[in-house]
Amino acid sequence: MPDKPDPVTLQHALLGLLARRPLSGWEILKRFGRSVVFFWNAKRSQIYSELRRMEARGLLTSQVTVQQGRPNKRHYEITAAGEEALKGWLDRPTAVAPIKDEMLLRTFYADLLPTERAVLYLRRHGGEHRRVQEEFEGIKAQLEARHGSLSATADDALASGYLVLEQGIRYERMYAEWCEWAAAELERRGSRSRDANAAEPADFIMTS
Amino acid sequence: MPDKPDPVTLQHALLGLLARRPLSGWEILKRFGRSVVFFWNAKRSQIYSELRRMEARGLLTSQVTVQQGRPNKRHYEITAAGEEALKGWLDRPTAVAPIKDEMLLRTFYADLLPTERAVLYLRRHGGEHRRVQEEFEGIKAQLEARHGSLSATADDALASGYLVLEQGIRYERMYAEWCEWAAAELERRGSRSRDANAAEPADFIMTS
DNA sequence: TAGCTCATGTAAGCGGTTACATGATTGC
DNA sequence: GCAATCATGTAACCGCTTACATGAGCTA
Repeated sequence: MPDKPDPVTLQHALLGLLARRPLSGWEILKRFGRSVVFFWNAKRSQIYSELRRMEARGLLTSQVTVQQGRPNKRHYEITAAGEEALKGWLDRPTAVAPIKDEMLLRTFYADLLPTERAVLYLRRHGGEHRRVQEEFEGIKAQLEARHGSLSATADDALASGYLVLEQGIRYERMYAEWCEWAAAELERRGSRSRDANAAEPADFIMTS
Repeated sequence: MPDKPDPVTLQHALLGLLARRPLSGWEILKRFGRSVVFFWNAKRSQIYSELRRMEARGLLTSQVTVQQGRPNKRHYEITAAGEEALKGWLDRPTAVAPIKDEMLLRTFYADLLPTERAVLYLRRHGGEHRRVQEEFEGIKAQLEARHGSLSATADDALASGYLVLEQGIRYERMYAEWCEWAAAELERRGSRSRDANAAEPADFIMTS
């Protein structure tokens, strides 16, 4: 039994939130949607059902508050088993994640599209990344104003958040810059005619 | 009928390969594994079954070559419908993809781990990205030696490949640098005691 | 003799998305 | 009057992963 590491799922994201304090499903949803979702995407329906599954596995316990005029509220708390699962997961190295990026796939086949179109889509996409970058920078500025900068704060959870936020900013900047660069490169090459008597095009194969 | 855009799947990656020339399943597998897989990850079993599904949908046709001493080979060719599907997909803007990154999730909860451990894992992860970056740079150098640089080549398919490869290099560099930066930041903060009488930690919430 | 290349498949299961379902309260 | 907030679920579907299955020929 070479104990297989549990696959990463939403589970650990939720355990992490509940490790800080007990929360209701609804509160989890709100916090998730304002922080975790930026680097670990998940939908409402999945979060609710994952919480139930985790309770069934003994990672969480829940109790219901009866309310009138609105649905009952379910409060979740992490168990000892849940904390152990979380720490066990945290305290292991992370493999580099395989990439799945639609924009790169499209760009790889950009030669099948008229140059102007490919350039248009690259610029548009770059613009979106630029906007996200600026949004993240705005959030960073707000957080710094309210809670102090990374080097100033004594709050370790806040500091972790800053680290991740910084990655977001760098990622979006890198992506926006690449889009602009690639669009310019394509433009510079121009709409060269698909030369019928050109040499057999080399297959783009990265490793021999 | 607000014609829903087909979800992006492996399909388009395969159509793109077959748009350049007819290939057998095995050849697709090889080429895929040496180019596309770096930005659109997929497994062998999925590729084989996706090819059959696409044939059933009329995007491809196939014919079998009988071989002795080894299994028969199946040759695929893109159909007119397949080419239309590919061009239709290519000629639409791409939405920014939601992110799902285990390393960021772990870093977000890094405060639940002793500082030295978090630093260790960040450095290790950064090293892996650095290695991938260097691998990509090596591939770029080889390609340039064999086929000419991006600005020198007349081969548009090769040029598209260079664009994507460049993104890979920038991505890996950005990631490696961020890991090193984050590790240094955590180290600089030091292993401060989890201060029991510290103020209630601020929830890290990015948007108000 | 061990491992790589060639060459294809099937089946179970799971993580995740989309859509369906309900409905009072509060604020503009 | 309209939208957002509060507050939970279920069900169908599907893309993808993992594991199972086979087997000859070639090279170190």
